[in-house]
Amino acid sequence: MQKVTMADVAKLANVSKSTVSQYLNKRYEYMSEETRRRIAGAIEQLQYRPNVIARSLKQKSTATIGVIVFNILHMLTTQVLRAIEDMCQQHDFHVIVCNTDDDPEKEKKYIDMLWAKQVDGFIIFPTGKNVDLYKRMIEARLPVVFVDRTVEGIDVDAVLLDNERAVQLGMHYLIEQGYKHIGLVAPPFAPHVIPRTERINAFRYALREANLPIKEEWIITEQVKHISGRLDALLQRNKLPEAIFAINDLTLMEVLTFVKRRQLTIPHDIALISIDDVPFASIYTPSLTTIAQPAFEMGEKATERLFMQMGGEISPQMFRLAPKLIERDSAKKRGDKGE
Amino acid sequence: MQKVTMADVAKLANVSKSTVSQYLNKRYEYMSEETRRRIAGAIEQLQYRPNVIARSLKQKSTATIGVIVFNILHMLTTQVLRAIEDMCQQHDFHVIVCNTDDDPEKEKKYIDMLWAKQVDGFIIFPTGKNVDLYKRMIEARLPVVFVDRTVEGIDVDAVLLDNERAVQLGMHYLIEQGYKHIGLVAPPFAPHVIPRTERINAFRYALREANLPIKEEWIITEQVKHISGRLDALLQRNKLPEAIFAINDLTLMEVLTFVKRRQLTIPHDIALISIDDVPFASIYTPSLTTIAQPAFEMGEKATERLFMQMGGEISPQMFRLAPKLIERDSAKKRGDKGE
DNA sequence: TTTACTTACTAAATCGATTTAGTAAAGGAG
DNA sequence: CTCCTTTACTAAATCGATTTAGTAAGTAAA
Repeated sequence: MQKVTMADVAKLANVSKSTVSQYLNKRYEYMSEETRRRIAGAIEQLQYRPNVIARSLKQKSTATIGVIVFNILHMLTTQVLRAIEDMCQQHDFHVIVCNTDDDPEKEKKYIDMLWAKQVDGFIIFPTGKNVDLYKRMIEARLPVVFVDRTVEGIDVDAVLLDNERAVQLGMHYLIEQGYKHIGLVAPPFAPHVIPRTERINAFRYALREANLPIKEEWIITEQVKHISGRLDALLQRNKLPEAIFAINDLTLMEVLTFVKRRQLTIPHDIALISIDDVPFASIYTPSLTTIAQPAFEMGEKATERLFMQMGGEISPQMFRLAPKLIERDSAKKRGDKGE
Repeated sequence: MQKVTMADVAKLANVSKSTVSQYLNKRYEYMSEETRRRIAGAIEQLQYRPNVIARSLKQKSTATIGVIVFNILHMLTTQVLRAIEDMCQQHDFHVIVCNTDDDPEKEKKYIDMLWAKQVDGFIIFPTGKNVDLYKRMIEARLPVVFVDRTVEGIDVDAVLLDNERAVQLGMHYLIEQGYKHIGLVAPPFAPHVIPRTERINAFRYALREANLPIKEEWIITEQVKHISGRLDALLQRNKLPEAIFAINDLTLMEVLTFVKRRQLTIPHDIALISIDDVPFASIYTPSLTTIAQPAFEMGEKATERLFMQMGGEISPQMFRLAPKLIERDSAKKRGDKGE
């Protein structure tokens, strides 16, 4: 495979390894023009490529960060990842990506492996279940940033959506449009899944605040594959709410599946608003009103914090990034025809 | 940061570093039960984590592969990546992901950096413009697999969609459904972009084969942002084709934008079929008939070949994976109402 | 002429593992 | 009791860089 080492270059250029190393690290200060040229020539001639692993060993830095996500297939994840990669590219850093499928065992294994691999930092969408491990990372002063979720009792940088605000934005809009009977669809409640918990709580709060009824049968927190069935049941009993708030793209898809199967009309039969600005929102009929997560900014913020941590001790902070309501036609006022 | 080394473990366990190393590598053969326990205890007590970088230096393998893609935001890329990551996970390998934005400069930089970083192999969606570099990689016997595109004159493993077959599948279907006036939308023609070229050529071939007219104004190869404008122009002159073949998801989106803006009905006013099974295909109205790329299999095949290369010399091969037509309602026979 | 400083290098230690060659002790055969 | 094996280890070299301490030669000042 690769055989040319610094020693070979040194020999050919008739200098010591040290000098070659100085050259590579651009410490030209006390180096003659002549020597510099000879080394450059030797490198060119031998097609020498420094072995970064060897350097890493000595310098204790790998210019690599580990990013641990649930599932790269989720749009939010992909976008955050893209932002991270862009920023790393500017710093000549590399990104190792790991999928946990929200499985704490896999998460643990990945953290251990990346740690052993001496990555310079971690950006993690945490499962939330490896509390001891997270603590050990912090104690070891590893640079760590959490994204999307935080974990109670872990003092670490975290970049999250302002979920309360997101729900508020959507609910205020729906209420403003005149909807009073509003339901929610979400995956099953799980206390450690922060965004879910916060969104569901904020939903209840918004209804209470507006003095609207909280009907438990309209709060569907169910495995995604069962959601459209639950909606079917409501429809059969003629008990559909006027509007539905879908807390993410997956649940939105289920609602749309239901709507299509039952040949309902949005927003006439049922109005719809959701968190996550799906790529087809504007070409769907009717176009979908959504609450967009600032995915790129989340990635940028997380990376920025990580680099700050790598640059020196800073005290952990939690960042709540602002969602944005994108008004389209799926939740226009009752009686309106839409655009 | 991390300070515990093998020497510390050795000292605490009262054995030599060599013995600790044997233990870590599970070469227990001539090791007493007692020693084993002492080492295990010391490791536990010191919370020792082996430094993989040091091991890599000696063993000349990093258990890491580099994946270089145009843009992780593309669905195909994401899916291929997911498959790669899954397979690597099984082998305890890691994946470094790099975005080139289809820029040869960035590609070159990334390949150089990853090479220096001693990754054990590369999976590349090649820009196609760094021919010399690709050649040097092959000469250096680096394991390399190309995905999505190949490059003329480079003898390397490549995993591609069977583009001819994909177009044929779609075109036969359209023709079977009774469409005779068929147009195509694609990004601008570029000879090194294999899938594009092959699809456009196959489209012309399919028309010729069926004795249908090839009208150049219906073959729209245009920057994505200009596509819907071109369609507008055709509509104004009342010259729209009966059916449109969109060669990928991006162009499909443009057609859908146009259709929505002009309030046309699919498939009545215009039938539609596309390569790439977009996630909203089945919930769109009408549901969209698509030709799905076997993205996961592509990722799996690429990784499989990469591991084969890493296992020993094999001769390069090109793999053409089969697309799959998913019939829905956007291109049902003229006169039919759809489901 | 001596001392001091600058310039242009180099030798050797170091990073933290793996690995090879070797050794000491114990057990068994003759 | 010697010789050979087997067992259970260890010392030292190695991977390919970086880095520190040091040196030799040349120049300048006193």
